[in-house]
Amino acid sequence: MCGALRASDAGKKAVLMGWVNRRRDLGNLIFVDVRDRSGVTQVVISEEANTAIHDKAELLRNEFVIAAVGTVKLRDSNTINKNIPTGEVELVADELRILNEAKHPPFLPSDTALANEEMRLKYRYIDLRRDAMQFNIELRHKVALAIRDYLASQGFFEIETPFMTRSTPEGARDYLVPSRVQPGTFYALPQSPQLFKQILMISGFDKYFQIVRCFRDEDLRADRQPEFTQIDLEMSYPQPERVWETVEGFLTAAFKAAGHQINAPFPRMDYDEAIRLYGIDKPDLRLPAFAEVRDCFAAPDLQTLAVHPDLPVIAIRIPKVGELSRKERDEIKPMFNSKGGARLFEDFKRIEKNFPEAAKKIQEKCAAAAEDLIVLVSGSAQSGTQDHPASKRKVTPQELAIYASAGLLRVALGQKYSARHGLFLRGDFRFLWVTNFPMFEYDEADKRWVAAHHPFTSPHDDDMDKLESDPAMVRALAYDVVLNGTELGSGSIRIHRQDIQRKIFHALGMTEEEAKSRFGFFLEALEYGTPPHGGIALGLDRIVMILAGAESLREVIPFPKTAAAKDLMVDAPTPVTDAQLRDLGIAVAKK
RNA sequence: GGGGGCGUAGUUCAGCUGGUUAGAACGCCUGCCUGUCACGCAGGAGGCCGCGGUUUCGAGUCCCGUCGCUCCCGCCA
Repeated sequence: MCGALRASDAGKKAVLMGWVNRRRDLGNLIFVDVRDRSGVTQVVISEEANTAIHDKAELLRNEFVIAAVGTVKLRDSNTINKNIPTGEVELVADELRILNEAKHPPFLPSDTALANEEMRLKYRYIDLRRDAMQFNIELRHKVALAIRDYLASQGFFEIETPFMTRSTPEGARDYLVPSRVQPGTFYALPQSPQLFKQILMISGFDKYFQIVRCFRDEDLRADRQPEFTQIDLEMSYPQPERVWETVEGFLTAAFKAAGHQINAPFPRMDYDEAIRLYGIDKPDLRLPAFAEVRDCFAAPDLQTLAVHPDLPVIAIRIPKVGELSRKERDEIKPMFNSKGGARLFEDFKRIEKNFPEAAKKIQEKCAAAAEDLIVLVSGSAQSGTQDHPASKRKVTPQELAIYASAGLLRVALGQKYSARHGLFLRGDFRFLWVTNFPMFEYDEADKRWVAAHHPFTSPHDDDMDKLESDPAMVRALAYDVVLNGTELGSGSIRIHRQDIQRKIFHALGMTEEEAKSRFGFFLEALEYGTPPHGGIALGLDRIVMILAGAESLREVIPFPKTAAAKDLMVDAPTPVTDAQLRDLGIAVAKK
């Protein structure tokens, strides 16, 4: 391998096969860097030693595939290259074969400036030759392998489930696959193997896992691809803690495989607390939490500021930002996405000037240093009281809107000033379990309750009686595992009793008939002796992305899709022939 | 569905207030060069300024539309 030779190999015969990474032609002396996935080694060809090989070496161009046979030679001390692992040796070629020529690639794997996304995706095979991509794909392999090993060692079976399955209108949009044999009917690609893994529990495979592709036809983001890979697992008879231990175990193994030590168990936090402290259900613990500073103001101050006296006033603190110019301060306002009438005070200097006492108390409450940035988010005086169905919750919908607005701004500011506070430096992995999610969320558009996690999640034992009387107050036995502000995975203890499952469907506004037609097979399965069970699924791509220090999932997926869900290399999706459509009994509507 | 950014040589980019022949670096081609390693030196080729329209004496530059890439909001049980 091109990256394997070391000083101890000096004198040995060796064959190097790989790509021409770079050629340095000094006339009668030619150096060729040969590259494969393991690294790069310098091959030397001199006119003096072998004219025929030298002539051939003059023909070499970037990305030619070659084989070089020769002797490993220790380099003279003044020609050692300390920048590469093989820098102490070189291969003196006595045979050189061009295995394949290459057209001039649109960009070179050895280029220092990265080509744009379109180029990289269209010529993905060239992009993947780059060191960074080779590293990421290898990392992904090691992480997946460590997880498999760990779960197998804990008695889990990896069991496959169908890709061609049944469409369910709940949740994300399905990718559909038309049936030829049953014209007019469709399979759906799974959004997750949720029901299959639950049925595996009913089938007696009490510890299941799968590293499995899932499909969701929704709009993309940097951390969302239409097909992605989940580490999916399910177990029978678990307390949530058993699931958490299992996840902590395989994540510890995965991070170790990537060269990082992490500490388990992870801290835990109630959903309500996460919202109150961070304004989001996936808090990034690397940045300071909010401070509630309403009590720092005197009542008349709040009135002067047109701040709602009964809603939270939140101080966001970002450390070590330093003095902001007028221009920089003006950049903060557009970053604020106000929900439910939330208001932003981005100029803390003005608070200091007009309300010096309050400002002082706020700084104390935030434990703010002089260099820290503080902005305030509050409700506006106009925010009226609402008769929202969830208004009895610990965090009311009005409060939630303010917390959420502040939460998004906190993350945005943290990113904008990351170079200044330095808290996002690699290697700081702050895991967290978020628990006790509300069971239902109110869909304002449809005026109905929808499952916050999914409709097979078990309600909290203590809240069973509120399922019908007060759905807003029902907590779910659901949990998310969060890392540095990214939701890595989500799971729950499931419903194993058919009567409760029926109640949930009822609370979701589903009639008996609807439930039966959508999930009849599952309701029936529940009746044949279902053990209590629960599980979780984690995004493998996201884990590897964080470990790779990448900004986008595309960096850790060999063949990803664009933001418009296209594959630029194979040019998919495409129209199909009329004959294919006829076979399937499908007509495409003309626009 | 909505909002922001980008689109100029093979690639990455610069191109000011609209002005005459559109630049740089890397890559590519030719020649020279025996210790380079982002080799060096000399020379050269290479442009539908994404596409279509508009304003103007004149458009890479202004305006409208459109396409592509990207980030965010909505959406993602």
